[in-house]
Amino acid sequence: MYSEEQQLYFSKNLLEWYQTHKRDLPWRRSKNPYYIWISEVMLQQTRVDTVIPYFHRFVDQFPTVEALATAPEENVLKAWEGLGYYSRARNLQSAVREVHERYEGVVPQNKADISALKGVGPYTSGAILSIAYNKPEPAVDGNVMRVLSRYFLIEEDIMKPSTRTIMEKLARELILEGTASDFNQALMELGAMVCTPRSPHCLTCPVMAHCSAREAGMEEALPIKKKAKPPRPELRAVAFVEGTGENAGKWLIRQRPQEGLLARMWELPHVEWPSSGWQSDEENMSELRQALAEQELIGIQPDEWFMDTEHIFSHIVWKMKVYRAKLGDANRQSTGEEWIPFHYRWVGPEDLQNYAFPNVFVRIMREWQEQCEE
DNA sequence: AAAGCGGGGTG
DNA sequence: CACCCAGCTTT
Repeated sequence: MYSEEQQLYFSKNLLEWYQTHKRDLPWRRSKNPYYIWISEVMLQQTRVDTVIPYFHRFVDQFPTVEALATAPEENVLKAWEGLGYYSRARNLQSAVREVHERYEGVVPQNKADISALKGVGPYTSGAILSIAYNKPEPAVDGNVMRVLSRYFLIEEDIMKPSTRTIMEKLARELILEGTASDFNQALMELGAMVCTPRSPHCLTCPVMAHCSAREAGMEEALPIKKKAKPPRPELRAVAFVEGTGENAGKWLIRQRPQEGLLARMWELPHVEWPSSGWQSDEENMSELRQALAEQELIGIQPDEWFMDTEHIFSHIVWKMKVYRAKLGDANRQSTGEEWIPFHYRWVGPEDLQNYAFPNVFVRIMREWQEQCEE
């Protein structure tokens, strides 16, 4: 399909370039398959600069397959706090437990076994097999598709699953005997450092001379990519509940459901708001009290607007209003209607290290602490 | 094939 | 502000 000369030039020059230009990244300092695995899962949808501190902390806390396999899940989730896509953490631990129990702690070295592990798809299996074990398997991520689509001028939509299959076949052909580990890393490194999304740095590219997109003046138009749908808006009203009496200085938090969005993470109590929109603060607070009661959180009394904030997921945008609220002894004694379900907890600032929160709630709690210091 | 699933960055 | 980065699982 593509000329053998163009392919061979690409593989040889890319490998040579990588030897002198590769970054010194923490997960490149060993070939420990377990460490490579952790890094690859963290790097899914996440940039290198973000991952580095998480990687250090994670391997420090869970240095071996056994350590991660036997750790409490909440500790793993806490170590993942802020990285996003938390099913990655739960799947990783589940898969590491399987490696611990079924494979005596040795990460499988064949495509079928490693691909059967939770959270290990075509990219991650190829990355581990090639980088850690030097197996000639392709590892096609977004960087690789961008580089290949340009160098070979491939105009298929890279969002289509069928395009990845084409890319994998091509990437497999490009691996020269015995070079899988370095070549796959070189391919991704080129995409990250030179053949970047917006304005590729062609003049420093080691394979510019035979790049088809460059020859055609197409490098900025590739890869072809269908646009994602914009996130749908959701209104959310949050109750920042400050304790009184024996709970003075503490806040009320709760754990999210076992499945779905932000599964098993902790959060401030809140309700989804009708899309018809906000009313006055007075009306909002009254509505919030009733809505929380319908969630069986009875006796909450919002009393003051605190802040507005927004949290953007890939598919939803939460537009949030946060209200201060009380649930105190006075309330309990006068009404006798207070009831807090078991998955709620009173925590102080010193307890936060024991719970994993989505970033949006970390931001709200940090804002509250800053205002307290004033 | 499409949707669900977080959190960042840049111009 | 609009725009960009994106792999695995489930439906």
